[in-house]
Amino acid sequence: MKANKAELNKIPRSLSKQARRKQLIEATIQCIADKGLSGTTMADVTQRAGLSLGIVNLHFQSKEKLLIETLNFISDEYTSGLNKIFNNQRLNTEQKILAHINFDFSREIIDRNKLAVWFAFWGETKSRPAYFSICASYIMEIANNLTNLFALLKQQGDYTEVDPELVCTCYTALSDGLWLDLLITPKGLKPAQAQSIAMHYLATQFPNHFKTQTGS
Amino acid sequence: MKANKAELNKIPRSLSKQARRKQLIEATIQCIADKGLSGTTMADVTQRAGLSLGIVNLHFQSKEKLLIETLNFISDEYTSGLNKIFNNQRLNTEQKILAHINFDFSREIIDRNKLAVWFAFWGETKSRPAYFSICASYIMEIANNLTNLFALLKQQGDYTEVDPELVCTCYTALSDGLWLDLLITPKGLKPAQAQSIAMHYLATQFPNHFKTQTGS
DNA sequence: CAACTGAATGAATAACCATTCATTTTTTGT
DNA sequence: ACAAAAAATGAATGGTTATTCATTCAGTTG
Repeated sequence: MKANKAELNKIPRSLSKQARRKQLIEATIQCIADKGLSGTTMADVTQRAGLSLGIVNLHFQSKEKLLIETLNFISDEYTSGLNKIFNNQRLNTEQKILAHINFDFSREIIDRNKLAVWFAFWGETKSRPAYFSICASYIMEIANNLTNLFALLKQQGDYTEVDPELVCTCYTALSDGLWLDLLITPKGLKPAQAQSIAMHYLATQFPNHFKTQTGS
Repeated sequence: MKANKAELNKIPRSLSKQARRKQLIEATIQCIADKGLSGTTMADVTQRAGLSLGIVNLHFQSKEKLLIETLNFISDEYTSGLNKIFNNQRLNTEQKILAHINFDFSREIIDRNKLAVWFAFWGETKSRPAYFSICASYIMEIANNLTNLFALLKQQGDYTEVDPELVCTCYTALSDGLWLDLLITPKGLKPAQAQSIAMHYLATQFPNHFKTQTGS
């Protein structure tokens, strides 16, 4: 017990370090949502976190690294949620696709603060290779998994006309576009409506498995 | 002839002012595409335009106003292109919808520099009311026109199951999402592919009018 | 051509902001 | 309880950048 106390004691320290980093990343998300990527300063972030000005450089070395970790944070959150679904042995193909859509429009994902962060980074992707490579890798991973699911459903449901890759690209684009609607909402689109629009598309491809809800 | 010379001479001066403004806006588009919204400085913009540092404040008063005029410029270009189609008496409903899609994925619109500008502003929309109100107004205008076209085609083609408003929202979101793909392209999506994906969706709604291309 | 007008210039200014680091506070180990 | 280590602080620094404005330049008029 005493022998490895030094080791054990390192755990709370490193946990606390992780917690501090997360706290700062969450403050960054709030700031980006409130003031935009170009408008968030170190002073904003640290004030919002209730900490002192120097703390970001202590934990992240630089503002740029904080921003990169913020992008990593939201994309990890998203991909790990989806991977849990893909790897869930208890769900069949149809259920996995349904769970995927539910997740895409779940409260934790389409929180407007986080949507603002997604679009803030996407808007800078062309000019920042570091942002691009993070985006490229999660996009590829998700597309592969989702295409596989559509291919399986095609096989299982005898949908000879369906092109799984096309459906994957189309669904993904649709989902991204609906996220934009949810962020900007001049028409006041609601999450549940967005989700039913995504379902409406899948129903056109797999009519025996998915049904568009009746009524508006 | 001599009487209105003073008036006539004012035209080239004011034209030249317009031209200078356009020149600066175009330089701004390039800069945003190259360095991002947060990375573009007055020095960048004026250098790119081949003019002197003070020129932006002379013509636009401030950087913020230059950015707003840049957003106005690309959204005017987009909406005026679409309005030409909507108001073209020689096209029937089906042809107008086709022309709309062609326009959405035409060279002048899906130029990657301009896509970068769209997404740069969308990313800041939540925190900047000035950007938001510009986006909201063109979104509403286009949605109204497009919904009307879909409603007409529903009527003319006896598509009893089609919900024009839903199809409009879905098509618009899909188109925005495909723009994102074209901007980020880890998979190297090509404009023609993006367009045929948009067609593929419309074919599900109006199968007698639009056909998905065969082959990959 | 000389006087006038307005556009354009860019050095100087002033504001802003990321980063540093000497100092203080808190935690840990004995 | 005490020393040593780690974490946190925030005033000071230095680099960057929007904006200003006295001056230059180009075009027009009488």
